[in-house]
Amino acid sequence: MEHNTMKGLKRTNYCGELNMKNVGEKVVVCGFTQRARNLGTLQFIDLRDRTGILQLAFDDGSDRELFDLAKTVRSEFVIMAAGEVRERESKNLEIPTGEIEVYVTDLRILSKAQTPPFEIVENSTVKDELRLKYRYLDLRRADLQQNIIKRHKIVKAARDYFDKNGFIEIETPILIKSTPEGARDFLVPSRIHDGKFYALPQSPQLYKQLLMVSGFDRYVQFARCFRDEDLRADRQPEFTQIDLEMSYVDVEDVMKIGEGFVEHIFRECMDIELSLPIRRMTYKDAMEKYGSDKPDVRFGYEIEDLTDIVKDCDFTVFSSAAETGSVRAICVEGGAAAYSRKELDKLTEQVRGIGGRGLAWIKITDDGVQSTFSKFMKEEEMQAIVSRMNAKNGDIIFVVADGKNKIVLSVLGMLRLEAAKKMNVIDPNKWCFLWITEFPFFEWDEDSQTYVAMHHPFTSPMEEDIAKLDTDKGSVRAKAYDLVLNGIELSSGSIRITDPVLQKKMFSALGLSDEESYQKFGFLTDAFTYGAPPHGGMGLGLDRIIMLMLGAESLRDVIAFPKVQNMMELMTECPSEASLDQLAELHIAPIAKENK
RNA sequence: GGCCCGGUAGUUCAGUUGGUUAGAACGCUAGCCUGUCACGCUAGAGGUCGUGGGUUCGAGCCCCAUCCGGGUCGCCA
Repeated sequence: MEHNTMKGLKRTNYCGELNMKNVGEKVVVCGFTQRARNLGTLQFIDLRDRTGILQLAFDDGSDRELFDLAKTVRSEFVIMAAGEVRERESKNLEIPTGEIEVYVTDLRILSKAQTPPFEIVENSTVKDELRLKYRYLDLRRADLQQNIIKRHKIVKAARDYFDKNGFIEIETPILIKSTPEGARDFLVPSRIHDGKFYALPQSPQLYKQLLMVSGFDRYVQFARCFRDEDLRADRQPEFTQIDLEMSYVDVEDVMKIGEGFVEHIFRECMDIELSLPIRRMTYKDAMEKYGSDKPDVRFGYEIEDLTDIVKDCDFTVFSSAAETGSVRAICVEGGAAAYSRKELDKLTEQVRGIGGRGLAWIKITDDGVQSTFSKFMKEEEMQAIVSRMNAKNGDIIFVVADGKNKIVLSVLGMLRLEAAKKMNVIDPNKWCFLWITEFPFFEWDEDSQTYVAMHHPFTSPMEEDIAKLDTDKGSVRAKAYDLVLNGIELSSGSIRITDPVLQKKMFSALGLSDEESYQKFGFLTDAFTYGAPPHGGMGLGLDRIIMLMLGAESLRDVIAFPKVQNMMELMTECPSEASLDQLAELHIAPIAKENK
């Protein structure tokens, strides 16, 4: 009998689907060897496929040759076994197939395996570096494999949702024109056109707007997007965005589709009913209460303004900050007054790290009120702060002062998150969705001393603010909305400009000359002169949604072949060098290393 | 580009003020074992302590440089 081919056998069942109902059936199963246990005259092999683990049993009573063959099976060998399902003599109630086993009558070793560099088990503690180098082995682990399978189910549910709501899925090009606004583009050299380049899309933004001009009315795409920027745990240089656009809609309509989408996938894939509508918060409120445009509202510690209390106090750090900026605070409850000097020093260091001058605090303890600045303050001023913050015994109040509001708020936003992590008050089973609305159109840029667009230049301003485009740029709000879940931005969208006159005005407000803007975006503005339905849409970060739904800590856990921090893919060692011939064909001159 | 953390056996880690032959667990190899299921028992193999330089009588440990991985700030319209 041949022992290394599938000849004569065909799989009848996956491992995980067999149970007591199958007892007595002849089956053929296959997969990887999880573990082999040899008890002398009795052997067991745990067989693993994507559905689970199944025990194969052998004894030396009947077939000596088969029994000796089974002895040679090692971890991760690929095997196929035929036999009869029978009830176990001693059951293992820890696993779903633990009541049965397959008593093997035919065993095939389809592929031997060398000892893997790490054990293929759940909850691996192996370093990412090694896991990613042998990603194909890492992906054999049940937990990671389940993540990828659940990802498939979420994508399937998403497609169903958009189909049901009248969206047409359309693919847009991957090789496109570079418009170096925003993130850095990945460039692809052209062979045919000497010195010219394609870019990989950061998003299909312009194409989807053109599809609205073409009359498709509702478009969706599961779009691969590329940004040549540094990585984070929740940022990969290539990622998937559910990109959608709708005609004849305003802000409310797009938000409704977005809400329906998360409701649908949470119901279908998590069995969770979200309560709609999703809470809304203006950008201004988010910044002033939480110090972030993507606040995590699973906990409190909201920011309060103390400027009016301290503006005339003798502590010049506060009084001078109050002149152009503000003095604000958060109150951390639940025994945070016990923070040690060391912990507070570390926080202060973090504050300095993001541009803050320092950190003042007030501890409310059994021994009364202790503070870094009480000697400068009048008793009633301290009392006013404590009562404004609603501070109780055991609480600590963090006070931040700066001549720039932006710094005060971002520092407190950071402290809020750090304190919540430290106090362990974040409930991982809570799903706090939030729409952030009324984003400012422009952001003041300190470096260039100009206003720059906070969104792409096709975002429509709110009608009531259009008049202020020339007079008061800073207060113009955009018809833009972000969807935030537990402090992570899931999606970003807007209603677009379709009026060529207004579009021109926006370009010039951003400092783009007519020639420049026409050269870059003329194909779009031209298109709008042939009849442009009003439209808007959004892009949903698919990888991030899946990461949050699965409780994963990094995008790497929901992407089959992710990249590491320096943008390499460790398994294939990409990027790699190109040959001189390839470079010559692409009109690229090699640069000697010493000239770099 | 900045800051923080890490790199010691195949893997995860320990390693005292710098001091004999660098340890443990798991894995691996071999033998024994009839109901295991993280099987058990016995024995064994396995190390350029990320790399290069320096200090020292002596470096896994101290210093400098560098590489790799993670987190984060900048950046991500």
